[in-house]
Formats: sequence, structure tokens, C-alpha cells
Amino acid sequence: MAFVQHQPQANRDAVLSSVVSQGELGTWEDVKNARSTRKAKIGVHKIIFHEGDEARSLYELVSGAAMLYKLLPDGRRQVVEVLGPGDLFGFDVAGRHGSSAETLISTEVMVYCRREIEDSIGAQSHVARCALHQVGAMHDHAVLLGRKSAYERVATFLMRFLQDPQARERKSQQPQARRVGRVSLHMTRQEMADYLGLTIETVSRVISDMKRKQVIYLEKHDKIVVSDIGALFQLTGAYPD
Amino acid sequence: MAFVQHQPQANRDAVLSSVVSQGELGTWEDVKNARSTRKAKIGVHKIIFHEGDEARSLYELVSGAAMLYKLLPDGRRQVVEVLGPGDLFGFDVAGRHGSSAETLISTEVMVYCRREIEDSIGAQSHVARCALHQVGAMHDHAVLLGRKSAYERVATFLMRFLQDPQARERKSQQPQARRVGRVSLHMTRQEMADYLGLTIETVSRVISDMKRKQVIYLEKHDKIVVSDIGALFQLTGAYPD
DNA sequence: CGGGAGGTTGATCACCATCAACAACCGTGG
DNA sequence: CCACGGTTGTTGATGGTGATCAACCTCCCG
Repeated sequence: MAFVQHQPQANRDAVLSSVVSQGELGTWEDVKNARSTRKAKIGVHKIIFHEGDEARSLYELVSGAAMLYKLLPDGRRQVVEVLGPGDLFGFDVAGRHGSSAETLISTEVMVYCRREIEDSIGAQSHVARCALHQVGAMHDHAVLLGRKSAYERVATFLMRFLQDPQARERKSQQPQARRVGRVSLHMTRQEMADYLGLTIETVSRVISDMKRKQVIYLEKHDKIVVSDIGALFQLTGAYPD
Repeated sequence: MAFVQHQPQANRDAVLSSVVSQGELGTWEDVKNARSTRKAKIGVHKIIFHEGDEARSLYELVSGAAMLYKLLPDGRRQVVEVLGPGDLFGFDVAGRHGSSAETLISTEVMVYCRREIEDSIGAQSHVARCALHQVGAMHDHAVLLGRKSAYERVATFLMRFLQDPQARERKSQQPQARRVGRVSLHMTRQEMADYLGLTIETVSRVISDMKRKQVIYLEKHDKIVVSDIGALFQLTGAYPD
């Protein structure tokens, strides 16, 4: 990430925070330890906030998984983001949440006070880094939604949520070796469909087809094992013929 | 430049920048005035940088318009962002540009040195604000790409680029009054199509249909006049039946 | 005028949505 | 233990929206 100062980052923030007038916090760690910051445990499929709600807090997902989604008046839904540990969310412009947030599984979040963030220098730069990362992810997702076929969408989805990140890196380097990977699906077919801009039936059909072609198989109803990562990667569309 | 601060609000940053080791700048304005910052004029349809290029600078669009797009290996293109005055771009993660940038019309940009931005506190928070705004815009666009029909996409596109922003605000307040608005299309059909996740033919057909239904008409080949903003808004899908 | 790029329109097709039926799963309670 | 209802997932039949292929038009700008 381009904005990260590799070695001296924490150092500089420490220097700065010592200068900032009393009451103001300097580093992201300071905000984490602020008295107004608290941790919350949230059950499965609970709504954290609704689209349109007043945005009072900033959230950080500590463990678990959640999604952000938007609704059209007639009920169509688009899941705009899938969140994992370390992701920030709820920091919307204009004081109102632009999307709803709902947990996918049991989840822990840190809840930060908005003012605290605004006053903190370290927090600003941490937020900037996260937001830039999200913009990049959204760009990729726009390509998926705008230009990829159903098959490519599901393949891209599976690649993205592969458990072992190393496996993803080595994906193209050893095209001959059939590498195996695992995906824990914390999402229902409906949620996947709303994320990928498809219908539940199409998602189901593509997954069935991948099973038939031995690219993946199911394990325990909510885990997908990718039996050939290379083959799956070929299907994402991100690879020349 | 960083040494004399006239505005009281910038007080804190002034204090900070005076502490930070020499050469570092505090406010966003400081960065604008930095010696490494320069302004560039770019002609029509020029490429500013390519996807994959090393990301050395941060850009701010001053006047004109540009787009960011990504390509799939087989040539499919998705325009992921349309940029107007005030928008920042080129600040990608991992040191490489995640998308290509190309001007739509003749454009002026400010070019900032990456290091300057990384070292500036005011710049960090300005970048954070812009990035958050972009994330919100991307969320809206994900809804468009994932869940809207061709007709709704074009209608949403036109609403978004209506010249007079006030008109957009009053859109639903006076549904009875046929309000008029203008859109300057600096984009070819191909660019619109790649932005909306459609084909050139579909965009053309929808626009023709809107003309037939008297919702819009063309003026001077590159300006669309919306003869009934309320009616157009109904077509965006963002309105209950 | 002629050529070329951009835009329009028509005919056909394919992908994916829709509608519908059924299967698998799971907790509950008899 | 099984019967049950509800939820989630699968599979099939059909249709519609938008892609594709192709021809033609309309501006420019020389």
C-alpha cells in the first residue's frame, strides 16, 4: 500500500501525538484505547445499522464477517461489500449511512466515536489507507458486475475468498500442479447472488456445474473445496485464453 | 509556506508541521504550493497513465473530465469511474495503478508528488475525505451494474450528470412541474456503454427510445436536454412505483 | 466529394431471469 | 424415533432482456 510508511510510521505518529494539545489523540492505537471506544459481540444475521440511519460511529470488524448492502425501493438488493477482519465500515459521508450492515456469522466489532476519529491524526491516515484499499476492491467488483459472465463471477468470487492467501499468489506460477484450496462460505446462495448481481438459481447452477466438472466439491454444507485452483483461475476471465 | 499560517483553523496543523522534521508540509494547501507540485494541460483522449504503471504521482482534476477504466485480457473494458473537477485519482495501493486514466475532453490536472502527500497531515485527511466520497459513489454504481435494467442505467447516468445540481435536488419535490435540465455528454457511446456495463447498441437504443417518448432530445450532437426531469427520475429505479 | 469515425436501426441469438416443482436439511415437538 | 413445517438449495422448462452480427446513416473534416 503506497501510503504506508514502512518502518517509521508508528514512530512519527508517536512524535506527533505528544505535541497535539491535551485531549486530542494522535495514533490509531490511541483511538482504540479511548474511553469512548468499545467492543461489541453480534450474533448471526443481525443488522448493525440501516441505510439512512444517522452515522454516529465508525466500526472495525475484529472477527467474523459482515456485508454492506443497498436496496432499491422495489426490493432489489445489491450487496456492495463483504467485510472481513480489519475492515472499517460505517464511515459514510453526509452523516447518514449509505448502506445497511448485517453480520454473516457471529462477529466482533470495535465501535469508535466519530469525533474521536476526526480529531485523530493517526486515525485519519488509517482511514485513508482503508478507504483507498476499498476503492481498489470496488473497481475490481465493478469489472465483475459490468463485464463478467455468471461463470466468471462465481469463479472470481471463490478465488477471492480462498482461505490460504498464499495459494492465491501461487495460482498462476504453477499452472501444471493441481493446487487445492478451501473456501468457507458464510453466505447463503441469496447473499452470494446479491453480491454477484445474479439470481439464486444461476449461482446454484454454476456451482453444480463446477462440481460436475470436478473443479470444486462441497464439504460439510458450507465449505467448498477447490480441487484445482489453476483451473478455477482460468474461469475468472482474468486470464488470457 | 508552512511557516506562516493565517487562518486560525489551520492552527493545529501549523503547530504540527513545525514539529515534523524539516521538509514536511502540513496542510493540503501547502502541498498544492509545494515545489514538486505542477500543473499539466492534457488534450482530448490522452492517456494519463496505464493500468499496471508504477504509481509515482497523485493527480487532482482541476478542469475538464476524465475516466478510469480496467481491461480484461480479452479486451472487455469497464469504465470504473468518471472524474470531474476536484476529484483525486491515481492514488492506488501497492505502488502500481489499478486502472488506466484517460481524458474525455481537454483537461487540466495538478500532479502531486507521492512523498509529499504521504508526509502531509492535511493531505492525508483530504485524501481520506475524497476516498470516502468515492467509496459511496462506487456503492451506488455497484447497484446500477448489479441490479438495474438498461433503461434504468441510462436514466441514472443522465440524472447523475445533469448540469444544474439544484435541479437534481428538486427532482422529486415538484413531480407535477416538468423541470428541464441539460447534460453535456463528453463521452462517446462506447464510453457510456463501458461505464454502464452495456453495449454501444443498447445505449443507443435506449436513448432513441427516450427521444421517442419525449423525455429527452438532442442538442448540438453532444448535449442532451432532459425535458422532464421528474419523468426521467421515475425511470432510474430509485423511485417507488 | 470522399473517406472515416461515430451513431442508429434491424434481425437473430444466447445467456440468464423467471416461474415452478422438488429435494435436502434442520430444529421442534409429538 | 419419526412426523412436521420452514428454510435453503437444486433442477427443469420457458421466456425476455440485452448481446451479437450486420447494414446503413450522419457528421465532420479533409
